[in-house]
Amino acid sequence: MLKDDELELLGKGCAEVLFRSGENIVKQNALSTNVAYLKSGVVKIHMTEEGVEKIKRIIRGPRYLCLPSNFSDRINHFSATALEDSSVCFLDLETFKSFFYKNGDFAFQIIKDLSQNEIKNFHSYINSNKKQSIGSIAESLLFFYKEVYQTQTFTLPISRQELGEYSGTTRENASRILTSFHTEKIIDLNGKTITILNEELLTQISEKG
Amino acid sequence: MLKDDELELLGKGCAEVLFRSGENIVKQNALSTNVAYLKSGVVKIHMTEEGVEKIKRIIRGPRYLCLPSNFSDRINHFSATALEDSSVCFLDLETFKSFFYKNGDFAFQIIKDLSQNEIKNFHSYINSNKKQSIGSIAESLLFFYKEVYQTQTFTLPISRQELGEYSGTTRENASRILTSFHTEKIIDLNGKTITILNEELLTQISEKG
DNA sequence: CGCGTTTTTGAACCGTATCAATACGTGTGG
DNA sequence: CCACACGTATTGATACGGTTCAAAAACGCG
Repeated sequence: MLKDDELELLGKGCAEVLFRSGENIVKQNALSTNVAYLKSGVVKIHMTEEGVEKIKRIIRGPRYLCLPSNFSDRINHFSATALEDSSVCFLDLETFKSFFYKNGDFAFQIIKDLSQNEIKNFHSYINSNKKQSIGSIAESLLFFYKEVYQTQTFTLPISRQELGEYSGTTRENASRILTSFHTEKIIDLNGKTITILNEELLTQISEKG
Repeated sequence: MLKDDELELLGKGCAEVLFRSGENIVKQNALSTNVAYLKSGVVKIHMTEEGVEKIKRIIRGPRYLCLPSNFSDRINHFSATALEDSSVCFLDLETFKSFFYKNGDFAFQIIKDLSQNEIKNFHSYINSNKKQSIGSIAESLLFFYKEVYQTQTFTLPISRQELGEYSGTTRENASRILTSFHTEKIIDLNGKTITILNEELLTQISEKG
C-alpha cells in the first residue's frame, strides 16, 4: 500500500535487530517508541495480569508486532518474545503515523486490518470460552501445523506450561491432553517433537470439543 | 473530528429511525450497506454461532454501532437489537469512508479507537476467562449501574437468559447467583428491578472472582 | 382464570483446577 | 564417570464449580 518513496523513508529510520530464541523483543508496560515489524521468525505475544501469564497469539513473520499498542496510549500492553531466532525492524512511529495523513489507502488498509482483527478475536473468544480444554489444545496443535510449520512433524517451540497459557488451561492439563492424544494415536509424541497422525479427528475435536 | 461541511454532507445522507425495545436494528450475516450510529437508547450487540447466542456488549448512545463490520468485508458479523426505545442514524458508508482520505485526523481517530478496543477486548477476555461466573455477574450488574443507568436502582433491560449470555454462563446459573446476592443483602431484587445495596462488596466480588 | 413463558430450585454428573508425589533430562561438580 | 540437584513433565487423587436435566413456582398476557 505504501508508495516507493514512502517505503524508502521508512527504511531510513529502520533498525534491524536479530533476536535469539527466548529473547525479549517488546516489553509490557514500557513506553512504545517504535513500530515493530517482524521480518522473519516466530514470536509469542503475551502479557501478565495479576500474576497470571497469558499468551495472546503466536505469529510468524513477515508481520507487524502488536500495532494496537502503538496507537492507543504509547504504552506497550503486551510483551513479545522470540520463540525462534527472529529478525525485527523497528520503524519510526511518527513517520509511520504521518502516512495516515498522506496516504488514504494506507490508513484504510490499517483500519480494515484492525476491524478484521476485532471480529476474528471475538470469534476465537467465543470459541475458546465455550470449548473444553481438549478442543483448545487440538486447535493449538492444528495452528502450529497449518499456520506456523506446514509440516506434519514439527518441534513445539513452547513448553507445556506455555501451551497451557496459550490454550487457556494449566500445564498439567496440557500435558494430560497431549498424552491422551498420543495413546489414542492422534499424534505421535516425543518430548517436543510432534507428528500429526490423524488430522481429521484432531480437527473434529478442535471443532466439537 | 469532522469539519462542519463534512458533518453536513454526512447529515444529508442520513436516515434517522426509531426502534422500539426488542426490535432488531442490525442483522447478522446481512450485507452491511450503512454505518449505524446510535443517537440515543440502549442496544445489545450479539451474535449466534453454532446455535449458541452470545452478547458481545451492551451500549448506550451516542455511539457508533459495530463499526468493524463495515470495514472488514461488508457483511454484518453481529446483530444489534434495541433493549430500550432507541434512535439510530444510518449513514452512507461510502461518504463515511471518503473522509479517511480527506481528513487524516479522522482516520487516525478511528485507528486509535479500534486499537483501544482491541486492547480493552483482550483485557476483558482474560478477565472473564479466569473469573468464575459469580464475578462476571457482579461485573455485569456494576456495568448497568455505572455505565448505563447511573442510579443504584434500575430495571434490568434483559432477561436472566440474556444476562447469562452476556456474562458467559447459563440462565440457571445467572438466576442462582442473583438470588445468592439477594440473600446476602448485596442487592435488592424484585423481578427485573435491582438495587445495589453493597457496592463495595459487589466490586470485590467482580474483581476477585 | 387459564395457558405459555420465564424464573427458580434441586439433584446428579462431568471437566478442570489444585495439590502432591514421582519421573525424566540436563548440567554441575566431585 | 558417577552422584546430585534443578527444572520440566507426567501421573494420580481430590474438591469444587458449572452445566445439564427435571420439575416446581412465579409471572404476564390474552
